[in-house]
Amino acid sequence: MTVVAFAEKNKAAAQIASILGDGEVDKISVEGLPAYEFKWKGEEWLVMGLSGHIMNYDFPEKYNKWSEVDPGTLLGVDPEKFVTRKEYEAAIKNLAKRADKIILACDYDREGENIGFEAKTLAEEVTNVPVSRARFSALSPKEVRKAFESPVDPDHNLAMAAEARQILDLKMGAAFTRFVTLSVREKARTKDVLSIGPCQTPTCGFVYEREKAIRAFEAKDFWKITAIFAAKGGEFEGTHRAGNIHDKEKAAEIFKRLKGAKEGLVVKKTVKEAKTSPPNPLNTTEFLKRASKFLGISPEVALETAEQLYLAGFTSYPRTETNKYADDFDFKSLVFDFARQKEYKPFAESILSAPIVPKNGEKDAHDHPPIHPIRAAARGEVSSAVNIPQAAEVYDLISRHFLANLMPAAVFEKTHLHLKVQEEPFDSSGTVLKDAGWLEAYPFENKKDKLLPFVEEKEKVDVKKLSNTKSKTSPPKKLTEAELLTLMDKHGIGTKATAPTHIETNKKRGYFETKGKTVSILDTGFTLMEGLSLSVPILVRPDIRSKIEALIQEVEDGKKEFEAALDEGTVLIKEMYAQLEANKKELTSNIAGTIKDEAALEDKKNYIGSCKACGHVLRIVQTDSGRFVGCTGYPDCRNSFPLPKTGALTVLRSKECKKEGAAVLKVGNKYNWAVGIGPCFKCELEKECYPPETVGPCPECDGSMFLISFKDNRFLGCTKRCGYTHSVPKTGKLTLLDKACESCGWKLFRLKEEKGEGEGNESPEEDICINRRCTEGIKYWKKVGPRNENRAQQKRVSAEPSAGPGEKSTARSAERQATGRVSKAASAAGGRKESK
DNA sequence: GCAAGGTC
Repeated sequence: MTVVAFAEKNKAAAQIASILGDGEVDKISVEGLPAYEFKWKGEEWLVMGLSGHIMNYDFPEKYNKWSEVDPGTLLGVDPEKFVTRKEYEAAIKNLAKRADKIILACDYDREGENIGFEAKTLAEEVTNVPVSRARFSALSPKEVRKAFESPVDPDHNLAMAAEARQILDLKMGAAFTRFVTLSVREKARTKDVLSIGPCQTPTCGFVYEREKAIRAFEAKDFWKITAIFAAKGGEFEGTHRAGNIHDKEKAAEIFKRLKGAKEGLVVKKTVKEAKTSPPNPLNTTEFLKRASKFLGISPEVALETAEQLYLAGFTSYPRTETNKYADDFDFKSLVFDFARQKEYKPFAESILSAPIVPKNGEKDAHDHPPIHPIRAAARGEVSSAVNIPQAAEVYDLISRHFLANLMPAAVFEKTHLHLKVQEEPFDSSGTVLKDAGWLEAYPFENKKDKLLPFVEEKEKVDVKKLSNTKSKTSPPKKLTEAELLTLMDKHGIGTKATAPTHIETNKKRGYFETKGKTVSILDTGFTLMEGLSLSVPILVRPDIRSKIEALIQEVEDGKKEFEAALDEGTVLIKEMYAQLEANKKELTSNIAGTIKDEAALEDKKNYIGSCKACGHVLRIVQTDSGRFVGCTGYPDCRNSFPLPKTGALTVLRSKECKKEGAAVLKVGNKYNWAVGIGPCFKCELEKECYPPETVGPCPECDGSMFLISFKDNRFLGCTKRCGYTHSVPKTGKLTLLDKACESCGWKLFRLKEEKGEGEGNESPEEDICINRRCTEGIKYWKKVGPRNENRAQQKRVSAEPSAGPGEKSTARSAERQATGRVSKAASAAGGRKESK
């Protein structure tokens, strides 16, 4: 007698074999795939693992050309099922031919049943031996032996429910995705696919709804009156009982009544005990949330880690909705096991010292038990068995959560003080942990004490400080990945196993992104969701999934025929498709606009900013007839601005036009041009947009010195135009540094000499003070000598090394000559730093 | 090139 069993995956097959074969297992190869041979109860056993689904649906070949098939026709076509993993088909048939009995031993859920049926279908092509089903929800020896000792009939309805889902999901996803993608491509050039699906779309919908709430939020002012009191035992804070006061006058009135208060009275003191129960047992969503919140592990990694811990026999099956332990769950022997493990010993012993009462949730989906440890293990043992860095941490979380479920509630002592200050009521409260209970085993929850000094009833306390603080109500916060998972779970979006994948799909499509633990919508996602919620609102909401799920559930429960469910589902999808078609224009124009905007934003060289008229993107447009600034909203938006005809254009991102708030372009090396206004030197606000970089205070008046450069001459001038000027090194590149001279406070210059002949390895760069009225500056000028100075000033300088009356009078004319041009051309003259 | 669901 030979029994052949198919498990969902190789690791599960190996585990089953090692349990049933009691260690005496031969690993063999069937068509190149691993299988396990052993003897159990006098029979020959062969167990092979599949690789999840080995079959899939797709449309017949001729429907695969997007451009030739109207997407709507897909809804009337029956997809075909075909084998995706040929090697498994060969192995299944090979084993089936040797079998006297076949047992399906995939995971015990809807998809597992379906995967088993894939094997069953292929096996039945070569044999007609009986096929039965082994059901186990943990790869523990007890569960597995029980399941194989009493196999049941395969559940046809359960498998067909999954089949219906596959077909409906494909029809809808393919038709909608092609329709939206092709429609948008009529208006904007893009290679990207805009996908739609019954799970990914509502997932994005949650992020969209939150974003809408954030955008619609209007902050309101509120006031809060607080006091700092001082008692014998120390200081503490109290809040006026009115709490957040939204009326400014009212807050001011109360605050007025408190004016001059020096003393408060403790009218009443109450001390209460409060209990916090342990959290519910872990189902998948709760586990993923806690892994993210406590361990900072992403949903995908957390699920994969739990999967590996399950396969290695450390923890139970990780995909479950149930958060209630079974009535006959054997807590005692498991806790005994933990009592032998050093890290968990104290908690386990305290649990064993009294009758065990588990904390239970209310969900029993009859799928798998809550995620719990199968056996106690040390961290080192876990990390060497499971090759994922976070494995030990995740095991520890699961184990501690399990132990916490069996421990008593935590007890807090809450103290509340009711105070009066000039008849105005204040409250103050504190919390102290009296009995840690389950928190002892659960260090992830950080319940900090809020201490109050010891204060007695009727005690008088000093008022140290009173404040009336204005605050603003804060907008809703962005969703966290954990919250998103909660929403998905609550609305039945995806399975426990795929929820993380749907989040990833949306990221891949550019619909939203995650920064740290928070999720933010992107423009494409926002406009797509907006378009969909106007045309097919049901798609953006979780309703779409629940409608299909309800149909499938009826198939699973045997209340509806498979074909009937398919027909009904297809009608539903056709209705939505009609709505999509009817709203094609509204749906696609905004998305197309966003795609064009994104392309324009990417084009850093030409991107200018956003259009005040329509909100789309302004960018430089080059045509055969010239160039201008135009809007990506064209032709709906005709906003445009002229540009100078010649000269290379550079967008100055660090400069903002103070007049119109528009972008500023640099034209060649000559001048600047504010978009929408024209050349900056014609604008009276030029000085404000381009404040001169000052070197230091003017020694003659209360102005500041700044660098004025011309093509063949440069010097420092005074912002107040008092006439004082100062020479600078004649040659070399001068850069004003943010570093001040320690002696006089003027900013230092970095002087980079152009490479002179035969200067060898001498450093060409130095930081210098050039102030002639400063000891440092004097040193510099002495060193370089008069020859290095500007020609125009050389005469004066040689006669008068430090500044004097002579310099002043001559300088005035130079400055007068300069200022006329400086205001118009200084920026062009290279005297100021421009950032690119 | 489309979905969601398994798993590697």
